[in-house]
Amino acid sequence: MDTQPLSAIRPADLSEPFYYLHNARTLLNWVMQVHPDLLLTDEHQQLKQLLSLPDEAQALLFRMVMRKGEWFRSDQLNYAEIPQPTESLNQLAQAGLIDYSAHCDAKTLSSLCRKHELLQVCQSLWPEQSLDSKLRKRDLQVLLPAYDLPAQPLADWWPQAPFTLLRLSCMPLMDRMRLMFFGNLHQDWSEFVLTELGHQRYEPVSMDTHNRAFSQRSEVDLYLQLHQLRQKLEDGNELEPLHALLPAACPTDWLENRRQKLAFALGHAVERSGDLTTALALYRDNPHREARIRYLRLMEKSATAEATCLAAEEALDQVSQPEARIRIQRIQQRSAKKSGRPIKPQSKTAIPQLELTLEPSDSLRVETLVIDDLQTQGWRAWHVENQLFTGLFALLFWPALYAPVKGAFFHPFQSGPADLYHPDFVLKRQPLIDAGFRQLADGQYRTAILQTLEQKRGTRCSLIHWPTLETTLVEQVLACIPAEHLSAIFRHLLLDLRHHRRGMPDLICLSPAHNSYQLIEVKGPNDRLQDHQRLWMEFFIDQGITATLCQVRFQT
DNA sequence: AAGGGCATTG
DNA sequence: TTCACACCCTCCG
DNA sequence: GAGGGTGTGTCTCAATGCCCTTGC
Ligand SMILES: [Mn+2]
Ligand SMILES: [Mn+2]
Repeated sequence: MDTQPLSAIRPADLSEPFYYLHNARTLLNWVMQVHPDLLLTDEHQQLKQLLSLPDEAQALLFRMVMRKGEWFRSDQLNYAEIPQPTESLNQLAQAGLIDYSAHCDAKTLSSLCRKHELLQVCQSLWPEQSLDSKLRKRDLQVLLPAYDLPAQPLADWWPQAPFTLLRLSCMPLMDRMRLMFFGNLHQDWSEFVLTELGHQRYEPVSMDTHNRAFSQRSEVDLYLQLHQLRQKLEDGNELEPLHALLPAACPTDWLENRRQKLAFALGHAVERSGDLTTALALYRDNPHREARIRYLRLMEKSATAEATCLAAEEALDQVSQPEARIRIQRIQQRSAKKSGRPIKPQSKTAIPQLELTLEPSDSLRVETLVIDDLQTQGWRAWHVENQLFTGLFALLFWPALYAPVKGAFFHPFQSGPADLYHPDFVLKRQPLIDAGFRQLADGQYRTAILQTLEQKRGTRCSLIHWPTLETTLVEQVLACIPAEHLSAIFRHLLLDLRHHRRGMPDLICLSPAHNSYQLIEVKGPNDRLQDHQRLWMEFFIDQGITATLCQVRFQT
């Protein structure tokens, strides 16, 4: 068994035939060392047993774990480094890690068999029926489950089958280990090899054993439960039983957030199915932004205007996000008007508009057409949307983003700190954040940004889309945009990274010759400014930054 | 026979 | 296997 | 104008090979 020090989670050398096994064991060992108290005795036992099997058997197991699904055919397990797969399988079965005699349902079987095999299965099940071999496999895959036969061993489906089937019974444990390692279920075992191959790069951050994604087993359980629930929701299961499966409040903020998000999604589905009462129940007391708004919208439709108006007022007392406030205020406006006591609408900041009439194009996006048009007027325009300012922000504050803050990093494949969107993100890195703004003040920010750009290009970062950040773009931007503007923009970003990283204008237009720039949001004939886009435009105008809304009409 | 879709691989 | 954005529809005053 | 739903592109690695479909 590998007993590497904790600091050495390193992908295995690819010249090693068992490289993937080494990677898998690195993951398992890390979890066993960092989370021993979150594993049941039974699970410890299972892992110990697995790790005491011969390498070939372990390797075969992980070959399957890393492949799709949990069902496998014995004839599709041929690997050069595993010369006796049958023997390995027997050892795995002995250890209870795989199930040889599991009952297989029609759907599973039909996806495991090839078309000509599927025909044979049907023939052997219903010898009297003659099936046209011109049927498409898709049709057979519908046909077989339609008979509603119970799950049964392969031998009962197809006695003459030229292979056997097996199911990984350790999959729940493997998923749990993966979850405890990554802190999520969307990253998988391939992270290791992709990193070793150089297809992806992560910023190294020093970690100690205190850094772990979960502190209690119940948290892991809750994550898994929420994940399964979301899965069922997406699969279109009956909504009623799902509602009953929603766990009560979660012990940690991030899990509670996930729970509320799911409650909202569930509520939304229920609402669309027509059950407004359940929807209201799921939205009520849900601090999730969309939930609050849906709640008020439902009130607006079903309750009195007075009650809605009051509820909206109440919500406004609790909500500070500008975007949410705007939408709540609209509801308040409408209800107030409806109840006969209209509120004077807030005066909106006027946004400079530019009307352009262009030739329509079926291959080019409207933004590109505007860029071309601006070029004839001496502007060099780039379609950057959110990526420019969030990118510059990340480049300047790179040391803060990847500071080894407690709890922010717990495995080597993170594209950003776990608390990136938490309200106290800044507080936990105050000195480094201050340092970034100091560089903006003393002029060092340009070299800092350009250096990080070259040094880190390609390194995964939650705030950076590298292809957008061409060096010439960044150089010109740094030449044209004054530091005070960048400073104001970055401070605004930091107010609410999650929400403020959205809604920035489509184009930045640079005129290096005149050291000037402007921002342009392009709107085609069928598009309008969204709330968060308007908020950014207002912000820029407040700051004295030129921002224009460009309305495009098409020549007929 | 050709090409799309996909799973697998390092 | 998301997320941000654009596009398209309906309804309303 | 506003709310709502849906579609689209995406930096979710690139190369390979199997299976299936379609067309000749
Ligand atoms: Mn845009
Ligand atoms: Mn636009």
